[in-house]
Amino acid sequence: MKHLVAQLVNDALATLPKLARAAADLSIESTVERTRDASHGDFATNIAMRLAKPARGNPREVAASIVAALSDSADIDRVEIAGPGFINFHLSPAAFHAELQTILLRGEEYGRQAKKDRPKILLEFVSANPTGPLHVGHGRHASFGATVGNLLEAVGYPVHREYYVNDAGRQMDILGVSVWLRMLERDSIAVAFPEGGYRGDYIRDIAAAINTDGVASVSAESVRSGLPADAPEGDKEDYVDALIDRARALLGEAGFDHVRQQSLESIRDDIEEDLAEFGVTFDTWFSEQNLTKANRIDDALEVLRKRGMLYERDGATWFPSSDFGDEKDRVVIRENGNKTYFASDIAYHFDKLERGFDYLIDILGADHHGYTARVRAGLEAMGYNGDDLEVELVQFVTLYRGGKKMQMSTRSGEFDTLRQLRAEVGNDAARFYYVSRSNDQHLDFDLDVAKSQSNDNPVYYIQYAHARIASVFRQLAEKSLEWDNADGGAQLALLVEPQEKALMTSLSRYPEVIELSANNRAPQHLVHYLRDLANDFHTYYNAHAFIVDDAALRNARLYLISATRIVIANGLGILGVSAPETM
RNA sequence: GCGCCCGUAGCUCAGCUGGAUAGAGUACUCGGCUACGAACCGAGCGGUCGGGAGUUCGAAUCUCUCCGGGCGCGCCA
Repeated sequence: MKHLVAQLVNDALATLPKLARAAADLSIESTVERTRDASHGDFATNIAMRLAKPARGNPREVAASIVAALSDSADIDRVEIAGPGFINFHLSPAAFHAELQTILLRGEEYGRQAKKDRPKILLEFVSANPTGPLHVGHGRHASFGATVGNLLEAVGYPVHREYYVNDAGRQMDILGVSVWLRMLERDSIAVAFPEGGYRGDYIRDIAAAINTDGVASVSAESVRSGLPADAPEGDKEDYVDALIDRARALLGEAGFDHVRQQSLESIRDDIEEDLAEFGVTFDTWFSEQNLTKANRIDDALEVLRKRGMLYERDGATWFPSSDFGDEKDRVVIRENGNKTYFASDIAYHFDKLERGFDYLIDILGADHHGYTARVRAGLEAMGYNGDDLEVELVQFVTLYRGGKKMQMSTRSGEFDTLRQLRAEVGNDAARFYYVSRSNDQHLDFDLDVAKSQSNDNPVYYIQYAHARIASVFRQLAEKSLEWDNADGGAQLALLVEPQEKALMTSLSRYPEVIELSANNRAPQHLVHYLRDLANDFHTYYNAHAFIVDDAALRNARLYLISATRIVIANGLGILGVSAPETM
């Protein structure tokens, strides 16, 4: 509907060479916006004020010349110049009726744009370390990422969702050793559990379920002898490392790997199931281990080396990221020969582009903000465009229970899981609440409030509107009446009440809201829109009966609320929230 | 010290590329079911948009500066 107005303005400008020149590098569509106040019409453009200076005119005169050049349209009732030079457009009822018909015609597809071939987007999100169950912070990443993916698809982009499984490195050894110690504990071999180990109860569950074939039995003495002290007397990292060495020595590399991989798979499966139950799925689970096995890190480093982008210093290999805007250079291969996490990161992003994706979006925790510049530097040094990587940071979630802030540390085992949260507040409320705030805003999640006031949650308000509409149609059937859809579509001129006009206006905004939310990676716009739309519907519901004796009016009103049902269902679908028929 | 994010009503937050009298929810005060679902609707109360300066027709929005809060600055992952 918006570009209907933009098109008219564009056509008018085409007949005014002087203004057209001044507007050459201006997107007309971007000057057209919905009015906040109905007395200003339906749409307004500030183009006259923006052209006044380059065209050396005064805004109101520029506006007058544009208005004079506008061609007549059945969609426009009235155009006026207001304030400092706004051009206000009052659309005709017919324009809104046509939009309603489009909604009914397109149904689930309403608000979705035609599929584009490019750019192919790789959307990476959650990517929590597979060392424990997801906690409430990950829930925000999951909801935000899934919704952004849905939005991007709705505006036509091909989207590939990926979870990067950080299943390599020392943290996997710590996981393996934590499980091993719990296994020994079951065999009554008590070893002081490391401060630096994973302490959660889930480790015991994994230990209890593990397949012990090929895992050597060991004596208590052989495990305990000669271990250094753990913190606080000793160093907790030294103690964990000693335990890892001991596990390797006693179980053999294959035996330890057996424990480690089973632990990893158990946790990874749990995460996948948890997310699937939350309505969040991925196209690929990309394993860091495979990155190493396929020599992708070496491949990436080789590209850098060939381009002269590596140098040696202090026995380590460095990447001059400061040449690309990073604050300092970064090590990629340590003095001990091990590759750094940064090396695998640039290799991973290199691999994404090599797989044929045009545009990469990473959704990361706020603590990763320093990381963007380095990875971009890596991509540029390899000859790619750093701007093809977009990083969206999600601020932290602070969980409150009983008015107290909860600590969320995986290693300490004191955390609240996404599973617990979902069980307490429900998937719909959780999905909705997580994206109702801007991602760069800290989120306070008070579990007690979410539980006790769940009926006051806006998500129910919106779902209720949907269920109410479904209920109206059930009532219609009970009264042995039928909705004549075609007649309703032909009788839309009967919808003259202010609540009907307001509802039609809100409905027609939907495609614009989807586009805005997608372009800004801002699901909260959709959330607020749906809340407003539901309010328009509830107001209408309270003001007028739909099932009236006058068949023509009844058909028209049912047509309008059918359109409302479609838009609410489509919007909730993008948020990953159900649209119930009854509540 | 440097960098990123944030500061809007008592509380939790919207405010789209700068636009017209700054908006919701919640709390509080009133009013509305013999009506298709009251998990609802309507009205009221409530704001120096953290402070200051600048840019311009016009600033919550952009720039600078100060104050306050969060996070990050490893040959950790």
